[in-house]
Amino acid sequence: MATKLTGPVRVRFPPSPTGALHVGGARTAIYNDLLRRSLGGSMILRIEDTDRQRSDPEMVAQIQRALAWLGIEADEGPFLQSDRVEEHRAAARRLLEEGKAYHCFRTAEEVEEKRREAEKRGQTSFYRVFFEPPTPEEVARRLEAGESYAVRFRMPKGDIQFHDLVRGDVTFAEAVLDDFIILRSDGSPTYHLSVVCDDAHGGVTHVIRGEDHLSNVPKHIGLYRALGAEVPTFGHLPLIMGPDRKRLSKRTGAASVEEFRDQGILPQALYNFLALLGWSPGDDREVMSREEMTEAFTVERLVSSAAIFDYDKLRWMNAQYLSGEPLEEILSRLAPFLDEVGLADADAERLAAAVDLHRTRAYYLQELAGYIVPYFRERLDYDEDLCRKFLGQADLPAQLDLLTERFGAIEPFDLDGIETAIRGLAAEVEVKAGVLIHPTRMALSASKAGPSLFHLVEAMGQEASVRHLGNFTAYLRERSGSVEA
RNA sequence: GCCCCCAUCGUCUAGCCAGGUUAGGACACCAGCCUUUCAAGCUGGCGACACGGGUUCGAAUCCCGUUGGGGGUACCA
Repeated sequence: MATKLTGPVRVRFPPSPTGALHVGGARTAIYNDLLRRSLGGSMILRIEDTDRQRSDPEMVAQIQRALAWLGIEADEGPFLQSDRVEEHRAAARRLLEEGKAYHCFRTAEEVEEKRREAEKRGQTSFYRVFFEPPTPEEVARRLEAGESYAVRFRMPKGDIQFHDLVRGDVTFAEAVLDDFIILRSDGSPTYHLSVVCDDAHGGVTHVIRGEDHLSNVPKHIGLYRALGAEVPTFGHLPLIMGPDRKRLSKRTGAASVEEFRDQGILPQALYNFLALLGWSPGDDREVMSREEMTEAFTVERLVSSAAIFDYDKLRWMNAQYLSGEPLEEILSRLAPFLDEVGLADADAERLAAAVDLHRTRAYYLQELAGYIVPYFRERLDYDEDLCRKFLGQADLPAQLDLLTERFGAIEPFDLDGIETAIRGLAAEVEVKAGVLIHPTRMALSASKAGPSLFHLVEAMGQEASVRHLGNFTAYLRERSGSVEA
């Protein structure tokens, strides 16, 4: 089905640099990205740093890194909202001159008090019901006296109605609309003025953002009109909830992109998962490449109800990518995790073989790195509880001696040779193959679970296999001796 | 309080706009198959239209209400 929207579009992603990139923000960026890619057009990255106290310049780089990691590149920016405050002030001045805004000499405390009173009486508080705008004479007089003032926007008469891309028609009755501050008494522009100015200035055609902005739309539309700018098309995405059904936050679990990255989630998996949290292609596809998602993306398939973040499904999605992506891709994503466990310069060939063997068994890169460790460690530590069963088999050390010997003699050291050695020895000493297979797995990986043993031995290589097997046999002799004594 | 938004399995969702389906898929869970172990994979199972009124031959689908959830209500963004 063809979308009703036509490109090219101009979208934007405006994070505030007050913290790491949140997955909710990331999802908003993803839908903007998908919209831009599917319809053609461009995306602007704008850093919303109007709130100087809470803004941290460090965060800008961090947010950019997180976006780049996800594979989202803006066509323009990052622009800093604070770079254009002079333009924002000029806009406020213009509105003042045109009578579309007025000087407000009331203090915040005064207004607040009036509000509380009204609330106590069970009434809705409205600035413009309680206070009259000052007359020109009053303005002149108080300005003369050097009184400070804020600039308040005069909300135009009439209901505000608009068509939201994900919610359909939304109406705010005139009676519910109030005048609001656009320039603080310290001369700084408020968020509402700034976004509208910047979006208009940037020629933004589609504003896709979180539902927390839905009730700001009347203010923004009022401003666009007063400024003589074209009103963009809006789309408000439902928020992402945590398992507690409250807005997702770090309190209830990982909530920032970098946390997932550090846990070993692949960017492809997070992008795919987030895209599906509030959108579906309309058929049964779930694991989709960015190209497939771009191709299938339409705003009418955006879901309008809030979704709970499902960590389990993300984990599954990651496992899908872990086993499905090209090995080279996995290897390069795994590198930092190998670094962490001290395997920064492991032999590339053996590493690739080991990773390929374990990738279908891991949910996270971190976990995968853990599986690789035994391949490159000189000696392994064996857990006595896990080895209990083997410690009780008196014949085992002698059998493993024989196996170690045969492993050393296999030429070439390949799957066939390995299997023949194990099965052959088992037949000779008259035990089932499993009797040798399980302790050998323990010997090589210090774990009772893992890939098919023959493959494990092959990937481990002759030298390391013989070494681990020898060490393990010695361990068995030592422990069973001490247990008996 | 007031305003706006939302409501299908435990979770993500398809189906709704253009009423008629055994209400479909995925995650999770359970069972079986496969198997040298663990995963993966395959097969099957469990499991939902929030409630109440309408409209209609017929309602998950359309309308109204209730309940529940979310967001907003700033000289925060």
